[in-house]
Amino acid sequence: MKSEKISELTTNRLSVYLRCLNTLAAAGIKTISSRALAEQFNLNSAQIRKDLGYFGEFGLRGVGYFVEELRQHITKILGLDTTHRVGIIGAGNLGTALANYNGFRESNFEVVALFDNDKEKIGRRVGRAGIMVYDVRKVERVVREKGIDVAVIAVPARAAQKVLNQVTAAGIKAVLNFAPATLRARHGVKLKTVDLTISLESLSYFLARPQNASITNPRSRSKRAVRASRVDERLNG
Amino acid sequence: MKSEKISELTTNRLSVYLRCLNTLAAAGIKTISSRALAEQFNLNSAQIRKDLGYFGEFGLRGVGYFVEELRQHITKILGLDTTHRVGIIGAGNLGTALANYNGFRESNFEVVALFDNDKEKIGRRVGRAGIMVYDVRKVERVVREKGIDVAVIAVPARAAQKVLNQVTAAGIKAVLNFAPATLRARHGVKLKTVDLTISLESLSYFLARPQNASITNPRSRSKRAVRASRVDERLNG
DNA sequence: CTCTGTGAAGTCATTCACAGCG
DNA sequence: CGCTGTGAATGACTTCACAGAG
Repeated sequence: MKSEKISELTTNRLSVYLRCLNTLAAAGIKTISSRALAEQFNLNSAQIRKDLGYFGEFGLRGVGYFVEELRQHITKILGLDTTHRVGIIGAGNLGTALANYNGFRESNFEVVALFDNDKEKIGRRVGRAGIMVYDVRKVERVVREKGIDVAVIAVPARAAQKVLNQVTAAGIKAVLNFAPATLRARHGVKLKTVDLTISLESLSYFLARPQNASITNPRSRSKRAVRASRVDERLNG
Repeated sequence: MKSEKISELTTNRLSVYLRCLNTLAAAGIKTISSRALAEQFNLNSAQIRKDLGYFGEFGLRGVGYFVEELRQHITKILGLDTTHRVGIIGAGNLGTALANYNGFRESNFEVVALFDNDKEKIGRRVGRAGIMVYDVRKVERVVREKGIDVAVIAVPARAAQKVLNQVTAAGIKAVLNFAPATLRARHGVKLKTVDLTISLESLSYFLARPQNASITNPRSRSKRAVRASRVDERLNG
């Protein structure tokens, strides 16, 4: 453990490792080497060892890592041992789809409120879980009352910056934004944007250039066995 | 124009520039300098000049770039001057939310089919646009008949790899995956994964470490005016 | 004088390669 | 032996800094 600054690329990969370890644990596998783990998502084994090395020495030389133990370590590192409470702003298609999304649960996130500015929607309950839709102007109070610590922005781009300001004013420190807009968060607030427009346009770029089979440089296909096209561009999710 | 390999980071930024140029054009602004553009998303102006430099010389020294002209260039570079036809596999919450999503339209993408394996859903029409839900086993035929060139995977993680195999077998070369799974695409197929789990867990990591106000190194806050927390981690969307 | 285009420098990330533990 | 942990080497991306066009 050497208290360096950790890159987000590293934390993203930790998520991936954790997911894999959960599967391995469920399959009853007890230990795994960095090499074997790396092969799961064609990644360099040194990368995995380095990533883990930022947080401690979890492995046993000659053996590898104990699956269950490492699983618990990463869970703790990622702060997934405590539940996070999520408020979704925007009760449109996307907002309600997210409210119904099971993936939240599996990472110990719980959606506890929706917000909207549409009078028709306010006061209703939505989705399987019957999550209440609140007036967006009441964010501050609901955040306090429900202990919300993560906001999800699912409103049109033009409203997104205003919503971000509102939720940060309410004390939220972590925001996942789906609006295709470049937002500015004040210092101390973690903003992650999932921008479908960018993703799509990047696919379009690729389609416009069939010759570039893989965008990244082709010369680096060295002696090593031909990799499947580089897994998920780089886990930027 | 020097036919180098272009990083995906560059193409992602081109999307962002384009979005901004569209706004500027709509506002009747005629020219913009790399500096002014850079300030919109606190980014270094040299970055923008470099990004554009890969594709040609679009600027005029002493002036900057002509908004309308640059807009058209980038549109062309990203292949957004031709319409792409999208098939969404998985007609659940997310799939139908995406089918209703307007953002596709704005980037010249058109959702023309949904696919599912649930007999209840197959044959129905979904959402405002009334998009037909087909049997997923008929992907190959529908792809051909409707000229689909982009697939969106919106199925549970355990089914995702199989679906990816099906759509690539049908000749699709560009896939946007929403399943939280590490997929392997065969060479020549561009796969982009939008992984909510990773995004959420990365927020969780941040929340677990309030001291790390911004994860990335704090020392580099140089003489330059304090930036708002680095815009959107790095446009990985 | 302003602003582009671009080599050169700097910073950050990944991979190599190996000492050394179990 | 095999496999971790980690400096050193490589590679990728960003920023600097400036020559030169307009």
